[in-house]
Amino acid sequence: MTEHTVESADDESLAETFWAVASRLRRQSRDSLAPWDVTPSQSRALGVLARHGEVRPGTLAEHLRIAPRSATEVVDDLQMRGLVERRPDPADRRATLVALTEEGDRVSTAIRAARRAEADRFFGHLDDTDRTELARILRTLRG
Amino acid sequence: MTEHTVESADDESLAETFWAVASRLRRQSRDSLAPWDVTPSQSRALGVLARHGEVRPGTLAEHLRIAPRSATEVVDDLQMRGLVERRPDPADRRATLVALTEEGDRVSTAIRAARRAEADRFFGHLDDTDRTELARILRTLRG
DNA sequence: CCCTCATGATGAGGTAACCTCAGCAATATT
DNA sequence: AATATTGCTGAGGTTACCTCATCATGAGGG
Repeated sequence: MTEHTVESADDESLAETFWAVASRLRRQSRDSLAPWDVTPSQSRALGVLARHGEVRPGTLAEHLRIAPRSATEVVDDLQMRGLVERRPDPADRRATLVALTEEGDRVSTAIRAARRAEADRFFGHLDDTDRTELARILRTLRG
Repeated sequence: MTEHTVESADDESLAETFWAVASRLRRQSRDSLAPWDVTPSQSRALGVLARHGEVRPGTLAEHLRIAPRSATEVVDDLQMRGLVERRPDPADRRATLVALTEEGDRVSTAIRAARRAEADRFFGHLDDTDRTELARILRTLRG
């Protein structure tokens, strides 16, 4: 009946634990991006461009699941850092194509490697069985 | 040697899946708070106040793991909504104590229930074994 | 061919949730 | 008493989003 939960029992369930893990992972992610002075959202965009080649801002937005207007912004930032360039879409004069520059390609490759290393470090605390289990369970939840 | 990964393999590993789940959970969380017109960060603060009773802004900040200045802000918002009140700390005239109002208490209780229901709905897709496994694995990762 | 409607990108302006740095008051230390 | 520390808040900044309005272009109908 003790109503007040004690400090260490801030654990209000799965959700709480989940968020605790998320914040640890986010922090580590951020740190591992630091060397390139690239924000997480920029790094996500770089990832899409590396995977899909040149795309229109709108398509980029879809992949990132953000509003088209927001993609414009990310592209602006990446362009200012010289990591992507815009060029007209020959197939539609309204549209623009966004592509990695050489520098952007180098950086995105480096980041990809760093992210992988970081994930290995993070999930490396688990043995193989647990990692597989976790992956399976998360996929069920992903919907 | 095929360098380009295909669409469905956007799955870059555990980390990606984890974030996909996180964003789903976050969205659902947000929706479940909508009826009270309270933001997630406000709801977290209400939670701390419900669990710990009146606390100073600084203490609140510690519990929320944010900068003290940011706690001031959350308290401002909650106060404007009439959910908390500030009163002088009798033990230290520099300090302020933040406490739930009656309304704040009602709302925080209601939110707690809604959050629980929402979590049940979310993690309810798993059977008992998986839920236990997930909890255990997440605790190892929490650090 | 022109007219309307849809689409692609962007300007303007807004929000949430943080942050740091400065400054003021009150307490604690020496 | 002088100094350092602590507690809070003003001012101003950042990230990562959002919506709404605007403008050019493209596509389909009559």
